Parts: sequence; structure tokens; C-alpha cells
Amino acid sequence: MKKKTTKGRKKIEIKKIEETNSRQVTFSKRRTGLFKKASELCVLTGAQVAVLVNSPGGRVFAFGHPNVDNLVDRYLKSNSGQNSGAGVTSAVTHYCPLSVPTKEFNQHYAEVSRELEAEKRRREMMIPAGNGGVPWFDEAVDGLPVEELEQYLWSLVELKKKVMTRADELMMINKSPVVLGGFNGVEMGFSGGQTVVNGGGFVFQYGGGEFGRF
Amino acid sequence: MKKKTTKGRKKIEIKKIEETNSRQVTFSKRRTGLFKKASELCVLTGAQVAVLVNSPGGRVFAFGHPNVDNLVDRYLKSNSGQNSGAGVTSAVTHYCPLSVPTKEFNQHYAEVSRELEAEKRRREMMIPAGNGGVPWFDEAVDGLPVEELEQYLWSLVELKKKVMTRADELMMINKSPVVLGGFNGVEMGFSGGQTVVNGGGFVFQYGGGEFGRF
DNA sequence: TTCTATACATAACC
DNA sequence: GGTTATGTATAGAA
Repeated sequence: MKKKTTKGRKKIEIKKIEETNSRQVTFSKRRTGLFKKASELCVLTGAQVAVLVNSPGGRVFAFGHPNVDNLVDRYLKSNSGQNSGAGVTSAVTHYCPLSVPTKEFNQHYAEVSRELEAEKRRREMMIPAGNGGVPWFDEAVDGLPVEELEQYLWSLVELKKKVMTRADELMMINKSPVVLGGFNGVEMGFSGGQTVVNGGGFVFQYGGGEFGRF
Repeated sequence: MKKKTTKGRKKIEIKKIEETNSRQVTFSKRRTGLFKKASELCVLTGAQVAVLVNSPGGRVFAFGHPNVDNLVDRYLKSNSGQNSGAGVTSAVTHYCPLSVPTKEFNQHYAEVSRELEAEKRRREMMIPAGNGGVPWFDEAVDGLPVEELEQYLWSLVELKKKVMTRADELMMINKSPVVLGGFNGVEMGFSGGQTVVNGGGFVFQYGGGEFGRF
């Protein structure tokens, strides 16, 4: 008989995988799984779903049902135009035309998707634009490109801004303290905590502990 | 002893669920699962992911990392100026500037949505995507050199991590997914380290209660 | 929602 | 890409 060569799956912590290679493998496998899940959600419930994934390296993968463009388009229209609240679609933000590369990809995706669906309607998966297995992931991850740093920065800046504003509102409107949670090993709860705002800083606290500062 | 009350999970065919109620339940469960998967993919591999879900009922759910809202700003800035090399790599990041009509629409939509959905995450949102709020931080960061940006980045990333980690803990420990709900008619999913947004703001929820809106 | 019993996804290895 | 042993997501029922 065959020798047991594997110890089987092991539990992992959900945090960035530092090891480049396994990170890439995981990305690939999970991306596939994500698309599959999205696909099943569509088929089972009739919902429309669009998933856009892009690796730090910049490659874009997408899944869409009926297809990405339509979905995005729909969001676009429901925004700029006005639609009753009835059958609503969305009210997300206004999207710009997709960049050429992305556009092409989505286009391609749409085709592939359509074909597969027509064929068996099991799942319309995606496939990166053209190149098969290409080194895309490693490049920018370690040196974390400026653009990514900036994205994070802005993301955080926005978060902070909103947190601040919200904190103010919450404290003004009702006197309920804003609490995000407790500490490790500390009982969880949303009462008894308080939000402290000081010129520029925002601290989430619970009991005597602090777990977040902005 | 306890009677076996369930036959356990059964294999199902991936085809539309006709029974309305179970379809609804499945939608809810799987949507949560999908967001969680997306979240994990982001955390584990550092990829950027956006998920848009349109339920048959018309509700819109979205998940995105990094924060879409901020990417809008980011885009706006790089767009008006020069499409900087920092250019956007993801389709998700290509958003058009929010137009006034859009904002108004979103506002209106939010109201309608509120009426239709008497559940809980209804109320008011604030901070129309973009600016309009506490600019101090914004401006402070605006003309900062890259080196500085990186410093800010690190400090903020650390803070963000704490919050995200905490959210994760809350979710894992209490099994209640920490939800970053959206308004503007868009339900935002949030779990495991992702900040979900969309033209407006988001809501931190815990179990059935809301504990923070930004 | 919550609870099982299972189906399915996937971490390690090849 | 495939295999195997497990960790997880969930269908069905309450």
C-alpha cells in the first residue's frame, strides 16, 4: 500500500503568509475557491455577483455573473441615473471606465464565463487575462511599492477621519460610549467601554485596556 | 440522551433553489461565507479583493479591500493631477469622482432602503464619500513626501491591525461576524481584517447590535 | 438563530 | 498539478 506521505491539512492562523512561495500557492488555490463560492451563490440563489481580485503584482482576476461589466455597469447607472428604491440595485460609487488591461481582462472573462455557463452552467470561472503561470506575485510584495503604501495610507487616513467624526457624533447625540470591544483575555462586551478623543487621537478602550488608537 | 435532531449536511445540486425561504437562508449563509473567504484571501496573501453581491431581493452587499472609499480619493487626486505612476493597479481602484447627483441619489436611496429594511442597520450615514469632514489629517498628509507617507503608513497599519485583529477575535470568539455595514443602500461585509466601504461610510456591528458608524 | 452530521475546501507534500 | 488528512462551511431541522 501507499505510504502516508502527508500529515494532512493543518489549521493556520489568518495572517499574512510571509513565505513567498506558499503565499502564492495559497493565493491561487483560495482565489479559485472564492470564485467557486461566488459561482455557487449565483446559481443557488439567483443573486448577481462580481468578484475582482488583484494580486499585489497587479494581475487582475475577476468573476462575474452575469458578468463583471454588466454588474459594474448596473451599479454605474443606478448611481448616476436615479432609480426608484424599488428593485434597486445599488448605490455604490461611480465607477470610471476600467483601465485597458482590466477592461480587456474582464472582456475576456465575460467570454469565457459565457461559454462555460452555456455549456454546463456549473460555474463560470475566470482565468487571468493571458499568460498562464507567470511570476507576478513576488515582485512587489517585499519591496511594497509606493503606490500600495499610499493606498493603505489613504485608506487609513479615511478611516481615521471617519472614526473621529463618528466619535464626535456619537458622543454628542447620545451619551453612549463607543466601544469596539475588549482585550485579549478580557470579557467581551459593548457596555462599559468608552471612547476617548483627544486632539487628533482616538483611542478605543475597554475597561482599563486599550486596543486601538487612531 | 439527546435525540439526533438533524441528519447533518447533505449534498446538494448546484442549481437554483426554488423554495423561497431556504433560498433566502442559503443566500444569507453563503454570502457571509463568501465575504469571509474574500477576507481571508486578502489577509493571507495581501491581495486586493472586491465583492459585489446583488440579492434577488434587490439589496446590495459589498466587500472590498482596501477601503474603496479611500481609493476613490486616491484616484481623484492622481487623476486630476497626473495619473501618477503610483497608478492604480486594480479595477477596484478605478472609480470616478462622485458626482453630486450620485450623492443625492445615495442619500435618497438610503432613506428608501431604511423604510424597506426595518431590521437594524438603518439610520443615517454621514460623510459623503470624499471630503467634507475633518480635513486636518487629510491636509497634513497631502503634501507629504514618500518617506513621510511611509512613516504614517506604518503607524497607521499597526493601529489598523489592532482593530482588525480585534474584530477577528470578536468574530471568532463569539461567532458573531463583525460586520461593517454600509448605508447608501449597500450592505458592507466586514470580517477578518477588511475594511469595506463604498461611497459613504460604514458601520461596525456586533452580533445584532451596532456599535459604530463611520 | 443554533445545532449536528457531512460535504467540501484546502495545508502540506509530492 | 495530484494526493491525503483535516479544518471548515453548511444543509436541514428546530
